[in-house]
Amino acid sequence: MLKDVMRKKLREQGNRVTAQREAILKIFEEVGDHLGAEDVYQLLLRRRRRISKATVYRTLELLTSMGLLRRLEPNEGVYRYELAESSSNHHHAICTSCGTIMNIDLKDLENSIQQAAESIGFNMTNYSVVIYGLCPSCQKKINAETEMISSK
Amino acid sequence: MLKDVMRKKLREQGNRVTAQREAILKIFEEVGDHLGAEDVYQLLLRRRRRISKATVYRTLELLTSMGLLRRLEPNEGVYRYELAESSSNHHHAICTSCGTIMNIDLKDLENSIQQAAESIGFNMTNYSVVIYGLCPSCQKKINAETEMISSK
DNA sequence: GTAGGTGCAAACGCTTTGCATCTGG
DNA sequence: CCAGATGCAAAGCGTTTGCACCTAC
Repeated sequence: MLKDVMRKKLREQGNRVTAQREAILKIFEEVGDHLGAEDVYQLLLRRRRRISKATVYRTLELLTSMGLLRRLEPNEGVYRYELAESSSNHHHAICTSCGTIMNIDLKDLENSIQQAAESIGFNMTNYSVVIYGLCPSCQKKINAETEMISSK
Repeated sequence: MLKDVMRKKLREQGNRVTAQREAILKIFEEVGDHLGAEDVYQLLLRRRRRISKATVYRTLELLTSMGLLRRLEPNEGVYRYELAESSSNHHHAICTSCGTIMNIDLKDLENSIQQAAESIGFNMTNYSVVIYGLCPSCQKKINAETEMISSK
C-alpha cells in the first residue's frame, strides 16, 4: 500500500509521519492525476480536512522529492502533480480547447529518444512528451457546431 | 526577411508596425533562442533601447499569437520564447544541473507520436518532447570531480 | 523534551491590467 | 484625427517564507 511506502520513506529520511501528509497522499490515491495545489487544497476542504495551503505546497514538494509524486511541466499556468508510479510509462495529451489532460503510452519511443539524446552528447535521465490537439469530446462538439452552421 | 513577414502580418490583422515590436523581433534574430521576458528586456537595455516590461510582455504574446514566436513550456519558473521558424522541427534537452537548453532534432518520431495520439482518439496538432539529463559540459565537470575524490 | 511540522500572514517574482499619454496610418 | 500602442504603477496570482505555536517520536 502506498501509505506504507510513504511512511517507510519518511522515516528513512528522518521526516515525520503526519496526518496532513497522509491526507494529501490519499487525495491522489482517490482522485488521481493531474492535480494542482489549489485542487488538492479544495478537495481536502470538501473532505472536511482543513490544511493550510503552505502545508499543501510543502507536502507536494516533499512527496515529489521522495519520488512518490511527479510534477508535470505546465504548458500554461499551474504546476500539476500525479502519482509517480502511475506515470512511469505514460505521457500527456493536452486538449487545446478544454484543457483536459489524457494519458498516453509511448514507451516504444524510449530507445529512439535515448539515441537522439546521445547524438548530441546529452546524458538523458528521463523525458517527457506532450501532445497538443483536440480531445475526442471537443472534436465532437466542433463537428456538431459545423453541421449546425452548414445546415442553416 | 523576418521583419517584413512581421510587418505584413501586423497590417493584415489591423495591428500597427511600431519601433518597439521591430526591436523585440530583432533581439530574437540576433540573440536567438530560449529567451524569457526579462532576458529580452535586459538585452534591449544593453542596446540602449528602453522599452517597458509591459510592452515586452504584450509584444511576446502578440508575436506568439501571430505565429512568429513559439512559447516553450517551462519545466521550472519562467516562460521562454524562440523564433517559430527555427523551432518547427526541433525539441529540447534541458540540463538538470546547469539549466542549459539544447536543441534536438526528432522529426523521425513524428509519425509514431501521431499514431499514438490517434490510438486514443486524440486529434494532434503539434507536440513537444523535452529530455532531461546532463549536458556534455556538466558531465565533464562531474567526471572531473569524481576523479579528484577517488585520487585523494 | 526537542527537532521537525504546521498555520497564518506577509513577502515574492513573474505576469497582467487600468489609465493617461503618445503615435502610426 | 483617433484607434491602437506604450509606459508607468498598481494589482493579480500562484508560490514561498518567517515566525510562533504545535506534535511526532
